[in-house]
Amino acid sequence: MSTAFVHRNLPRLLLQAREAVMLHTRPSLREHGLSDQQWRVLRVLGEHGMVETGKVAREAFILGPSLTGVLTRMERDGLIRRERDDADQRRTVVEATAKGLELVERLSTTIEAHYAWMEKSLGKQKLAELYKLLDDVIELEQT
Amino acid sequence: MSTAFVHRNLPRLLLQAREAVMLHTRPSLREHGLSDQQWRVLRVLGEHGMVETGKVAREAFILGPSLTGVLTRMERDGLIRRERDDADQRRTVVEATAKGLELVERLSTTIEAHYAWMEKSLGKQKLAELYKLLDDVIELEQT
DNA sequence: CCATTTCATTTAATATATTAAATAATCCGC
DNA sequence: GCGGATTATTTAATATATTAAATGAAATGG
Repeated sequence: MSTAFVHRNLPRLLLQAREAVMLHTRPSLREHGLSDQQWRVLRVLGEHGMVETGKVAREAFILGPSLTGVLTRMERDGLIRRERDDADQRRTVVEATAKGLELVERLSTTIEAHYAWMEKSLGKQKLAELYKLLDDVIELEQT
Repeated sequence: MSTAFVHRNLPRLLLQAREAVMLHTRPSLREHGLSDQQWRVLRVLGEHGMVETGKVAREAFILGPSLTGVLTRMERDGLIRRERDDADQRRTVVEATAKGLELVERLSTTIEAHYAWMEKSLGKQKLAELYKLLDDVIELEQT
């Protein structure tokens, strides 16, 4: 007789793991007055320069209607600039301001340090396995 | 020369995996008019019967102030009952109504089926490894 | 006992999430 | 070119998240 497999509320476990990881980086974000979402947006802009909001939404994992507000507040706080795309007037494109880019620079260092710490304490091996398994789950469910 | 280890934005990956998993179960919740949070609360009540809200908050991974509103709406919708704890008037205790418990029953079946499907398509082995790695990450970060 | 501290929850203010509907610009076939 | 279909984003309404502060009830030390 094989022992029953005890499943573990996977969504909750994933949420909990995410919170655990952010436990270390979040204070740094808050110190600079950034929400989680604002940081995700800034990171995308740091990687891609000027981007259409659709792409920002996809890469930062934020739904359109939420992004509208996030960008409004980031513009208010001088972190980004927003304008209509001349080639396609339906689209809005955004880019980080100097102030925004500076934050990306500074915080990236902190984040990198945290990854280095995780690699060291958890082990590169395990971290790589985790990435792989998460990829598998994501791919599986989207079938 | 060892290849540089490419890290992968772990918080985002965890978020994405969570969304992927919920992609299948969420429609069932919505069919019955439940939000993710309401379902988490119901599940806790299904397991424990009458519980203090503090415990609900911890187990359902919802912050106190959010829970207040969630419970208010669940009470409005006839899913739960709420009252002060006689032994300690600071505490509030909640329990599911018959209607709430019925939903737990019905949806548990759906959720179970999804786990069975995941076990089968991903493999028990990998699923167990994933649980283990997530536990490791959670424990690690909370040091 | 009383004052102080601690604890459990709620209120308040702002930000974000979710879903549907509206708007507005492009595309596409005819 | 025109009209319907498609696409990108925003608005609207409600729900939830986040942080700080308030409330109100126990515990605790003197």
